Formats: sequence, C-alpha cells, structure tokens
Amino acid sequence: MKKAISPSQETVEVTNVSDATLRNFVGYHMKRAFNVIQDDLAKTLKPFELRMLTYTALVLIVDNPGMRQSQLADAMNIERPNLVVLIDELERRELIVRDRVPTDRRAYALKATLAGRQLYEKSVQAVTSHEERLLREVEEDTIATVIAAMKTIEKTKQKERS
Amino acid sequence: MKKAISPSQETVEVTNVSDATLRNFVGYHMKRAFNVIQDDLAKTLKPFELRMLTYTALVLIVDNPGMRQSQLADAMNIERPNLVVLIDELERRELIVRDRVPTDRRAYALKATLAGRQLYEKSVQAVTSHEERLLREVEEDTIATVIAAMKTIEKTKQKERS
DNA sequence: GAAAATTAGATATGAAACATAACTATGCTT
DNA sequence: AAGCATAGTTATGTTTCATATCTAATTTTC
Repeated sequence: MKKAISPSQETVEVTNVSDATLRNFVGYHMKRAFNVIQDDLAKTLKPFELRMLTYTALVLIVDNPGMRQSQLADAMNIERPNLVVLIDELERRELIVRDRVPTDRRAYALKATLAGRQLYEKSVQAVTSHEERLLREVEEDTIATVIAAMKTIEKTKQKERS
Repeated sequence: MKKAISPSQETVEVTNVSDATLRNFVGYHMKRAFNVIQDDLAKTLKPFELRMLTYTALVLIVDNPGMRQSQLADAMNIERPNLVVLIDELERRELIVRDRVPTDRRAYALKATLAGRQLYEKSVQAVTSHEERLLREVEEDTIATVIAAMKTIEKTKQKERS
C-alpha cells in the first residue's frame, strides 16, 4: 500500500514546522545532535584559543610525536594544503615544532613543545568535562551502543573503495 | 591513580597514527561517522543537483506549504541571510515559489511547485536507500537507541538557555 | 648514474557554509 | 502620525574544505 504522494498544497498559516520526513533519517538526528556538541565544544575550547580542528591536531601531535604532516592530514581526513595553515598556527603559538626528518629532508617531524603538552592536558580535561556535561542524561550503556554504531558506520566507508 | 602526563617525546618514525585520546569522546566518533554519511549523502543527491542544505530546505517546504522564510531559517538553524540564497536557488530552478502572504506583505509563503514535489519524491527515496545502505550492518534496535540518544543530546541545548 | 616519475610540503585560489551589520518595505503600537 | 518591530535582502567577512600548481627532495627506471 502506498501513501499519498505529498501533503496537500493549500497555503495555510504554518504554526509548527514539521520535520517529520527528515526525522526518518538517522543522519538528520546526528547532524542536529552534533551541532549541539560542536557549539558547546567551541565554547569549551575558546578559553584555550583552540578550535575543534586545532585541538584535534594538537592532540594527535602530542599522542604521536614525530608524526609527519601528511600522516596527520590523513588521520584528520583533511587535505594537505588545509593542514599547513593549522600547523602554521600551532607553530606560531609555539605549541608545536616542525623538526626536520634527517632521513627525508622533504618531511617534517611534528612534535609538541612543553607548552603544547601543557595545553593538551588542560584542554583534554576541559573537553572531558564538556562531554560529561552534555551526556549526563545518556546512560552509560547507551553511550557504548552509540560509539559502536558510529564505528560501524565509519567502517562502511572503506568498503566503498572497491 | 594517575596516568603519566603525556607520552614520551622521543622522535621515532610514526607508523600507525593513534587517535586513542580522541576515541574517548563520543563527539569524535559522531564527527567521523557523520563525515561518512555526509559524503555519501552528497553523492546520493548529486544526480538531483541538490546539496544537503537545498535538499533539507526542499523537504521542509514540501512538508510545510505556506511556511515563511524566517520559520525555515529557524527550523534549519541557519541565519536568515544565508537562507535567502538557498531559496533563490530553489526558486530559480522553479522547484518552489515565493507567494506573497496577503495578510502580511512583508512575508513570503513558500510553496513547492509540481516539479519541486516530484524532485522531493525522488530524492527522499534516494536518501532512504542511501541510509539503508549505510546502516545495513546496524541492528534495528541499535538505530532506535542511537536516535533516542541524539534526541537527548539535541534537547540539552535548550537547557543551556538559562 | 642521469632522466623521469613520485612524494612532502607550500602557495594560490575558489566554493560552500556560516555569521553580523545595515538597509528597505511593511506592519504594529501608542 | 511617530516610533518601534518584523520580514526579507544586501553587503561583507570568517571558517572549512577542495583543486591545481609549484619547489625541493627522494625514488625509480633504464
């Protein structure tokens, strides 16, 4: 059995906007929820003068000392040219350094400075609090289920490459 | 008991990039999963010459005939000026019309044309298939849990406004 | 071992998504 | 009627992300 094609098209004053069709999609729910998280994350990182992307880069560099720019771009799923400006910013603020790789003088080994590692500690702590705050009403089991689902969705990407 | 402050900072060749710290955050998982969904959605909408935002606007207009631009901007969480260009695009393609509201000549009542409703039907069907494809490996129960969690997160936004 | 192809990073440039300020036209309040 | 508020628009700027092209260095190939 098939539903009527579309709602009738008479113009009436719209009081409550219905997003019922979009609510059928998981992606729509994820986008809306992620917007809330991202807004709050931005506020959380503001005191450290970090944005989501600079924060992500800093964390990955601290956790992977000696990493190269292309590796970082891959890990962050961004293009190399866009990473350059992020790294420029972190370097200018002396949170990281670009060390030359002796075995390959084209490449840079990215390393955090002491200041970078200290900012990492503080900001990771702040982001942890931010998540605790936002997820306060979500059960621990539910969070685990969500993470598992997100990983499954993330993995389907690789399969496409065939 | 407290962990060591940071990984040691010796430069070694990084083979596998570790994002273990970021993996502690639900937001990180959501961002990565959503990127996969968004990329696939863009490909799905390409044949219809729609982007995520124009698709969202079209669906909301079809589902809420007579809706005004400011209502749509509110529903989509975007600023009025940015909506104007989206509506311009849909209008230029004759998928929607800006009807004058007789009772308020400042406002427009947005309505889809027949072509707009037809594109809606096709594109909603395509997006439904896209989600089925991406979520094939996610259990039905899990999806319900994820949607509930997303709604909970989305709702925490309102509480902040105090 | 030299020429050709590849790779790491940088520069230039543009598109898309988002925000703010200020404007026009209309409507509402008093 | 005067002043204020609202709907939509215009102008403008920022951020995120993509592509093409460049340089320097490395690797491949003959």
